[in-house]
Amino acid sequence: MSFEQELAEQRREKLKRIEALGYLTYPHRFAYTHTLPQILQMFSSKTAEELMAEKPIVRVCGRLQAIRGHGKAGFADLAQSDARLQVYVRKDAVGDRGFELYQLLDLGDFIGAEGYLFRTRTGEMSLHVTDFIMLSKALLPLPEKWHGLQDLELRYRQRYLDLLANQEVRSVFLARSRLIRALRSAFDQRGFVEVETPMMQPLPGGATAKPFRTHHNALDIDLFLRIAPELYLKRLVVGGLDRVYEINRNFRNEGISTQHNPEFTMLEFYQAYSDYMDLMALTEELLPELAMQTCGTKEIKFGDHIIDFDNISRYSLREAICQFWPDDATRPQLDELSDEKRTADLIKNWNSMFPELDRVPVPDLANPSGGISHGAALALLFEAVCERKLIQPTIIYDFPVEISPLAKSKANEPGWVERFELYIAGMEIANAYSELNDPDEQRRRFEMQMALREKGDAEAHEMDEDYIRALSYGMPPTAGEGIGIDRLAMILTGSRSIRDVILFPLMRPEVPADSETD
RNA sequence: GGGCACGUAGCUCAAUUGGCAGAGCAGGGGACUCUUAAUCCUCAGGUUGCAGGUUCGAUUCCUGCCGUGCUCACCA
Repeated sequence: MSFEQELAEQRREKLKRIEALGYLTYPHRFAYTHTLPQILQMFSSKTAEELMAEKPIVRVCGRLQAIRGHGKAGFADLAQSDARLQVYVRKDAVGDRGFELYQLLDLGDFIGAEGYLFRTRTGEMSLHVTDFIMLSKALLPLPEKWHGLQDLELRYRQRYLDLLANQEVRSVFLARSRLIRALRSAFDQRGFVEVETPMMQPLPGGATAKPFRTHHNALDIDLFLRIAPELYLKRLVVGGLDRVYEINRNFRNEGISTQHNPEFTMLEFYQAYSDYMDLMALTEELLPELAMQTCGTKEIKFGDHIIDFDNISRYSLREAICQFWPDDATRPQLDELSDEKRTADLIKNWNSMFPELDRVPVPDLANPSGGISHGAALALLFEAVCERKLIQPTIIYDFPVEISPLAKSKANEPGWVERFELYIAGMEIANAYSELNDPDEQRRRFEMQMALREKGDAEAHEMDEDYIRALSYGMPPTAGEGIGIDRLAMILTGSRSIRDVILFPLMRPEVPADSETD
């Protein structure tokens, strides 16, 4: 028997002794008069004399986080919802049977206690217990009380222990909850309707990504976990829901990193009769609002940076390449980026300047239909040159059409679309565009994607006939945006890894301890 | 998937050049009726992630595997 099992056996033995004393071991409820946060709020300001005079009688409950015995008396710390109250148990106050129960308590047990509030000699408000019961026993020992739970693997696999032991982890997830509440309230106030669209889709669309595949037995069809809700939300705009939003999970069958979890939470919203400029304005309005409601400030500390959510700059993608180009001698002029030859030279230039980085692919001018397109190459060059430098909130607008199959072209520049992305802390946080609502143009864009797919791009967008049919009934001019909630939560909580803002990040399954290895 | 680290008691961490695997917390027993990382005495707790190899001897060196982290690639 392992030591851990031994400890559990000892505690089961205690449960039997508790039962023998006539207590229930797993009672069904406890009628408390106050939560611990309420106790602290209501009585913390009272002096020892005031408490002595009033002797307020309360019933409270929580988990034991410290026990300090003193012979025929003892102290214990009761914890509930980030609040802590010391309880004082004396044999002469709880009786022989009650004190025997006290001596059978372990760290981690839940108890319910009745008594009166007083201040100890050191001034700490405490509960002088007159009666108490066991509510539930911890058979396994909790993490160390002083250092908490450090082991990252255990913290992710057994998040409940992480939440118990590490107060700052609780506060991260409370902040995430405030963020989502602030988002809902922001969109509700602006007249948006919250909807839910399929997570299981026969055709994965709305993004370029590799999907998870699953199977429905009764229909005997393969389905895909959605990579984005986009095409369904726009069908709803066709259906007359002018302002819709959805906060839900997307699934992408790709790598895992500090910025990527296979399932992640996305807000997508669509606003009819608007274009991407309207959404830039809305985004700039939204960000400080979210920061205030989540953190109480618009200036957020992230690593070595203070990120100012009130101050959002804008560059076009081409401007950004010129602006952030690292070398004055070779810095491109804006109009040069429209020239394919000049772009190809620039990329070669970049690759030779930073040989330690991965090469940005160079478009093949002699064979324009093979290899990477001018637009896709420019987008990659932008990422290489600019992305990690975009620490302060920055909107990057106007993207190449080749990588934007669902966005509306710019009126005077058909090779470019009305699309923007929001970057904070070097991460892409949001992606938005004026939605392409011309069904014939949408078909041509899908056909362009099919051509890419035939050239081996597994992530190129699939042809979606039903979506084209929906557009054919008419969709108003509409702008839509997706915001990565996990990454926004990272920034607002100062978390360096996405796993620190996802309660149960995906891990390899544990190998059972008793399994034979072969 | 590539590269680099890490894995020792339930938890947090030690262990000299390769020489008997230790401490604190938690746990058992005992003392203690105002402590708060309570204190004091005492006891128990380990196939050092797994499997091999080198060696008189491996927590330590080597190989493979498993797991985790960071990073690169892919991506939001």
